[in-house]
Amino acid sequence: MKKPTARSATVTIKHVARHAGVSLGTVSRVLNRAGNVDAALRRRVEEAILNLGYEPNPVAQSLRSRQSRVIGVLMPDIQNPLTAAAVTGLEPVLTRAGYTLFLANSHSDRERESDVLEQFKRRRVDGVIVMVANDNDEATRAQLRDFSVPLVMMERVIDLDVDCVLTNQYDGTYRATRYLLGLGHRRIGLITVPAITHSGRERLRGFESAFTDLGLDVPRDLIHSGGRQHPYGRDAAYSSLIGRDPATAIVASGGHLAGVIEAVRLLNLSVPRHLSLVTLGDTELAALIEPPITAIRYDWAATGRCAAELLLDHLAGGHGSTRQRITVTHEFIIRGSCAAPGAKTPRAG
Amino acid sequence: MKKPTARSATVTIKHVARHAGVSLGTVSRVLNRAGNVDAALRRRVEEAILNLGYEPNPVAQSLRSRQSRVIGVLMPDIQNPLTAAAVTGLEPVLTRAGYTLFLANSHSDRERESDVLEQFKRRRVDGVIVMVANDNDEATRAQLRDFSVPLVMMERVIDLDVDCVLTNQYDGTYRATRYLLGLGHRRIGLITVPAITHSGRERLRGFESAFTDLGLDVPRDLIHSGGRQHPYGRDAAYSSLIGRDPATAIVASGGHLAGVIEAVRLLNLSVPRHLSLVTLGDTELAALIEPPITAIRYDWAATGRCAAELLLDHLAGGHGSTRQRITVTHEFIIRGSCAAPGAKTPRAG
DNA sequence: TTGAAAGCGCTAACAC
DNA sequence: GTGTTAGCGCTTTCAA
Repeated sequence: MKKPTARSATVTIKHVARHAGVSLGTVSRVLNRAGNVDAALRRRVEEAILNLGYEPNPVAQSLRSRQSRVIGVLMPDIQNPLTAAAVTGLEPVLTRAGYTLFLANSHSDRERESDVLEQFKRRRVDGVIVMVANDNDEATRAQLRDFSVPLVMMERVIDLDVDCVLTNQYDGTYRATRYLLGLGHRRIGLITVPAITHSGRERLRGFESAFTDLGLDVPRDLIHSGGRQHPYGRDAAYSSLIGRDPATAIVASGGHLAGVIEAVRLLNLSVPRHLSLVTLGDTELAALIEPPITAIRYDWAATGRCAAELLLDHLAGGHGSTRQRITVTHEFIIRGSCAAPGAKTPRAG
Repeated sequence: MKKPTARSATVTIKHVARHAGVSLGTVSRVLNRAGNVDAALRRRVEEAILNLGYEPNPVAQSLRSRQSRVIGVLMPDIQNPLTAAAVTGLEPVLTRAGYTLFLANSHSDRERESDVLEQFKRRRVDGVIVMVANDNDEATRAQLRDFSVPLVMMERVIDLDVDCVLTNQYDGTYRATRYLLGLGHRRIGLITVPAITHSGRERLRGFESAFTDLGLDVPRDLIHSGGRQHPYGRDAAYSSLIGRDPATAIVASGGHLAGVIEAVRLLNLSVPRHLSLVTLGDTELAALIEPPITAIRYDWAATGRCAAELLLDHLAGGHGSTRQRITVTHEFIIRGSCAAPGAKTPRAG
């Protein structure tokens, strides 16, 4: 039943036409369900297609029709479990709709990012889903403004007419901080990514609001909004934990958690006795380490799915040119890493 | 300096030719560094390209030249940190060589895998890097045999004329098991993926050899070679740890580690007092959990890099039709999860 | 409805 | 060396 007359030479629409005794145009019409085709002819064509094992050549289709059925996906780092989850979320949505994915890693490098985007465009992708390295950057804005390919931004926001899918980092951070504040902590540290992305800025805002809403001073000396890497988390935690008036609690982004834990061990501190910990973004590590870490969880797969659906809508001409901005909410997972402050840390003055 | 005469309508090779006062062919030759072009003409063409901001259309190039400069990458699951690392390893190698990546997830589903592969082929990818779901499957073998696109297999092996890049799971598992045996353990459990992949089979072999090389009986009742998921790890560990003659040590694949730890906690066991643990494949979790887990580490990024280079070689006509089979070796990271057996487990008879 | 023909943007074979 | 020409495989007018 399969590959009945499988010939090794590529069979083209021409062969089908000849085989069915119709013209090229008719075959094309059958293929694209466009225009009305007589039932009898349609049957003949479909038979010929089956008999010859014909498969349309997407490259030729793309050249002629100016659309490729390819979506470009650009992420800072697929190794990050969160972005990996997002890709896993968006992939089946796009695939089911008949799209294939170009995937590239920018490694948060603007140059690379710019190159990839141009590459995508030249290759005539129908749409792009991107998480830019810096959504505050003028060059990025300029490139995206003139991009002229349907585009959905993930976890970034930019003053441009594009769709955005965001996780609610403001709410999450606010809630985590208020929780700690409610436990009696005042010296709370924040360790997060730089403020050059929506997530970075929103976490900062959420953290600060939690204090100011209560009429409290924000402990600015304990805010570390810098590197993205594991060592940064360690160093930031370390410096928050030593000195005159150390932090009794820390809110750290998921990517920094491992570093924070390292610092905690280095200082021989115990969680939650000496230090309470909440992580922004739930990970396997947070769930399984002892004690398990209380976490704000975001559903990244849903974010990816949402971005894909938005793009598909856009491609179908759905929302016209109305810009959508969707926010995915969080879940608060209380585990065992938080307690009221009080226990003196070993080395406290 | 940028985009001097940036016209919004796409500028084609024709425009360049007219602008430079040469023929299409000459422009093409300049573009492809093919054939000799007079220095003066070349300069004129290059100037025209710059002036017009011309960029070749890869779709047209692809249609005509029958090569796309796209590589298809198919993995069972990009969310798995190991495959994510592999992708991160192979990506820059391919990108630097001017290739763009199609990436797809098979979710270890044969049907999906087959579709993706055909999709890749129809889209005229120049090559494929794939980690098939089951390298023991006849349909898979048949598809790959007739595939007629340069292909490199990752972490799978198949009786076919294709390049393979493998991690040495035999050696790794052997070493882990011997280590435990050396500590005095005899009731050692193995928890791993099904034997439908190279990794699964090699681990089994390595485990068994470690026993038989010492003239010992293989504790077959403690071998769990089944599911791929976290719950499987938990259940397998649980059943190894209860009963008359429970395991005193377990060798578990990285993906199962979380499940094993869950079971250990459920049973209120302590590592390494009641149970020694080695993981096949190092993860963040293994490194940071308390106690840190002794691990066989494989460099997956290197594996990816290697696969990419192999494919590139192949595309360049490098190795001709000689099948390469490269094995990436392991590293043994001794941490704190192993001790001599002896401590009676709480519920032991 | 259907067929014929033009051409998407490019490469490669062939003349000159 | 360089220009001319014929397609790659398809979609899409335009007539019929």
